Amino acid sequence: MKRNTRLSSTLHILVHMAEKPEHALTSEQLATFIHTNPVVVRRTIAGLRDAGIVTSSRGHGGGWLLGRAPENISLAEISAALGETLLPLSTAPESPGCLVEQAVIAVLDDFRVAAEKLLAEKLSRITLADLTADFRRRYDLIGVSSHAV
Amino acid sequence: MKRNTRLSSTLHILVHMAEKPEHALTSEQLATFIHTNPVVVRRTIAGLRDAGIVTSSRGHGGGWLLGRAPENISLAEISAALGETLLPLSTAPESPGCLVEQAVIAVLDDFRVAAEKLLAEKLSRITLADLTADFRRRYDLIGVSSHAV
DNA sequence: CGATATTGTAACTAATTAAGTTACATGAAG
DNA sequence: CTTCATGTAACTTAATTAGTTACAATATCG
Repeated sequence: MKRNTRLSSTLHILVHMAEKPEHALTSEQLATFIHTNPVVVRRTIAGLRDAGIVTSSRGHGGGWLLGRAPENISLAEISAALGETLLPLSTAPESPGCLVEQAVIAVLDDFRVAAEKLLAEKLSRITLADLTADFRRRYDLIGVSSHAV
Repeated sequence: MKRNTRLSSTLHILVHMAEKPEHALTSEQLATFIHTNPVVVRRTIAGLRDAGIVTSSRGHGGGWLLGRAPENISLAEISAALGETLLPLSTAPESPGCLVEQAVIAVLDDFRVAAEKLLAEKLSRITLADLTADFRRRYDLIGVSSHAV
């Protein structure tokens, strides 16, 4: 089954941005982090700009900046801004009038709605700041072990 | 975004099978319920046979039967037997050595594992019997309203 | 035994989607 | 006014899944 890499790629980009809060990063630079094309980056994070999670500016010296402090950016918002559900479970009718299908859809739809709420709650408790903290912990560890050798 | 219809289609098929516990239904018959091809049906529910949720027999009078009572078949088992995750969230490394990516993956992977467990728990509380009960409720309602008119 | 009905599965084709690419208009800075 | 950047449309490519065809294996019935 194909897995969705967009959330993971976007978080990767955002942590890099959080690590360089002073200057805008270009789509070109962001693209190299996730080994892709600048246009793909712009397209992917366009929704984040609309949600105020990042800002973009054109022209010389332009690029992308976080729209607010990493502490105030939750993974739930990021995921929502990407415009994709985490649970791509279809509950759309395909045999209108079939009571069996109606029963299946009713039960499955209840599950889907409740599950999406649960997932959003879990993600809302993780912020971009948690990710950068985790990164710095790893970074410092490498430094220490390098000194030790 | 493309949504996965396999769980919904499979449940549709299984409820029909639960409603006719006395005789085997052929792939051909099952295929008509979900407007597809018998081979697609066989391929889709092959995993359910391996999991003991259904049984199949060849030859004249052959076809598919539930492997046990609907009360003892949970949606968690069915979903697992389909061999697809409900949360197609990639946490696979794409930039080996990048500490930012490692931090992102660590956090996201924890989330994924915990979320999958939560979803499985929710699904394990719903059985095929719940679905057939819901179907019969709808069926009886239609009957009543028909008589009323 | 031979005819018929059914699953199991491999191999191929078609349809759909997401990713990647090209091209260029728009706008900002020096 | 040149350069650098985003915004976005349009197109191409790649990957995945669904659908189809074909046929071997197997079971039943007469």
